[in-house]
Amino acid sequence: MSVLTDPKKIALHGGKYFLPQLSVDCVILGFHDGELKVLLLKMHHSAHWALPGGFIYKEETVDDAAHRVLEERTGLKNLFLQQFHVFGNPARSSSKATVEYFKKEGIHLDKNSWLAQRFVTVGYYALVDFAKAQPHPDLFSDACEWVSLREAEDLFMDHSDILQKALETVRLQLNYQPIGFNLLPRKFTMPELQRLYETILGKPLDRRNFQRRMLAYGILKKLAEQKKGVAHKAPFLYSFDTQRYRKALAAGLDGGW
Amino acid sequence: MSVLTDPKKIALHGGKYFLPQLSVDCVILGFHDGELKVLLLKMHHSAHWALPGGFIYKEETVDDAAHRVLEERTGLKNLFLQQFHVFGNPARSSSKATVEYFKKEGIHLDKNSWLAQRFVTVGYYALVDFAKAQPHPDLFSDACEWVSLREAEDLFMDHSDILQKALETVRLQLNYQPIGFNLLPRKFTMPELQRLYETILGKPLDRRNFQRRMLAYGILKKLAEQKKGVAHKAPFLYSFDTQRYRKALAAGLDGGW
DNA sequence: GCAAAAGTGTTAAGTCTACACCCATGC
DNA sequence: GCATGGGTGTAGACTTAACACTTTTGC
Repeated sequence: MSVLTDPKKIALHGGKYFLPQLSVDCVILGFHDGELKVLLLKMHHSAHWALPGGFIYKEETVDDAAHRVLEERTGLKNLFLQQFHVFGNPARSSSKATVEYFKKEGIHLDKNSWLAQRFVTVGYYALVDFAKAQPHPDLFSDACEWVSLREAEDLFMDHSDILQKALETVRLQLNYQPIGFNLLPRKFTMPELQRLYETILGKPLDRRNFQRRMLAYGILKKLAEQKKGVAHKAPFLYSFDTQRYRKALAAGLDGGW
Repeated sequence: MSVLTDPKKIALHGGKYFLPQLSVDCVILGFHDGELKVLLLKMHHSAHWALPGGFIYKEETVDDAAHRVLEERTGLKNLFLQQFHVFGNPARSSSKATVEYFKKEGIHLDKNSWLAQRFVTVGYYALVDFAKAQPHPDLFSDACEWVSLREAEDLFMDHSDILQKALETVRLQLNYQPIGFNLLPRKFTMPELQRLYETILGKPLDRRNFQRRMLAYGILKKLAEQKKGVAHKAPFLYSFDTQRYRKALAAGLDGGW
């Protein structure tokens, strides 16, 4: 598949390559400095941050399009990436705003242009290892950066709603599926994992009960190593067993009854 | 909004009215005779059953389109209807098959027709009161009927996948949200509710524990009445408190941590 | 009166919560 | 040696699961 790399070509001729009026937007979450961060783009000529998004090639799977966006923005592939909601209100995009935006880019868009139409977007969320991601802006943005959730307000278009819905979904998911591990490096300590959970859930958890619960999932491997160069008692390192993890993800489906 | 009622007009000129390459499909579930049933359409000129679906008007919300489909097929509105997945594989629809289908309808579709394109579909599921629904076929089907899940095999296109995914979602949802009530009439007995849960989950439940659990949700009202004209001991009737029910749906979001 | 279905309560097992003590490290 | 953070264990509260007896009704 030939990837379009010229903004002008995309704006004027994207209609030839992409599915019309459908896009994907990705809420890419990372964890750093005890905070949840979301990867956002600083759009050209705009004070707003936006979620990384993209269009779907005519012969491409919608999921593949989301994976492509994720890879283009972070360099990461084959990650935990999940669709969570479709945003299908015609008022979410504005033809006028789009035309104006491209005018500032020096591109004249006709109001009948493929880009000036209403877009329905499929929201995806990804949980990624902050340290491994290498943020790259796209063709319509000046910067691609991790923004802490507290500061991620007043986003472009309805992206704040999309972000909120993603967070809601992640918190819910956390209740019955051990998805949190995706946010940590390969080796991590139990306290690190706990910080992460506390951050996502927004409340403190009991150290000992937390540990028991995590180990009960049966997907952690305690390594012989301990964290080095750290003040106080050195915590053990854990990694997680991808094999078992996949099973747990699938089995997560039946809890409760 | 003017609704299109002529199949030929839809086929040939639908492109003027609908969002391109995007559709909704509804998995409408009902409960009758101790069985889960799904509302399906018997397509013209086809041995396959299909899920009720439809297109989205250019100025219509995707959710509204799904509600419209639900209402058109069942006469019911304002029901529990939820999007659960986007099916976005380009191979899910076949241009050739579409052209052939319409040929049998006596309509010549160009392979460039809006209908002969790849479609991405948003899957919705609804849980409805079997007795209240009045099935109406659409313009492209001979019949609209409740089909028991056991018999709902080998559906049109990828509709079997969509149905499977819906069932998976419902079973999962049942774990943390009391959604089952939507399938029963306004007044129902505890044993009826239990049959329903057993059917959805595919396994027997303990009568006494089940009752406790349901009452613990705090959304049932025990009525003074008892079921009449029934063999053996008459069970009490219950109805559910829509007010509290909505709260419980919202609160369901935080279970676990 | 008997079979079938429904109402209700109790006990034991298991899980979760809260909490305390000991250990290792850096200063 | 003391402050800080991490490792581990346990008793009590609570929840869930298993189970039995009684009541009502139609035949």
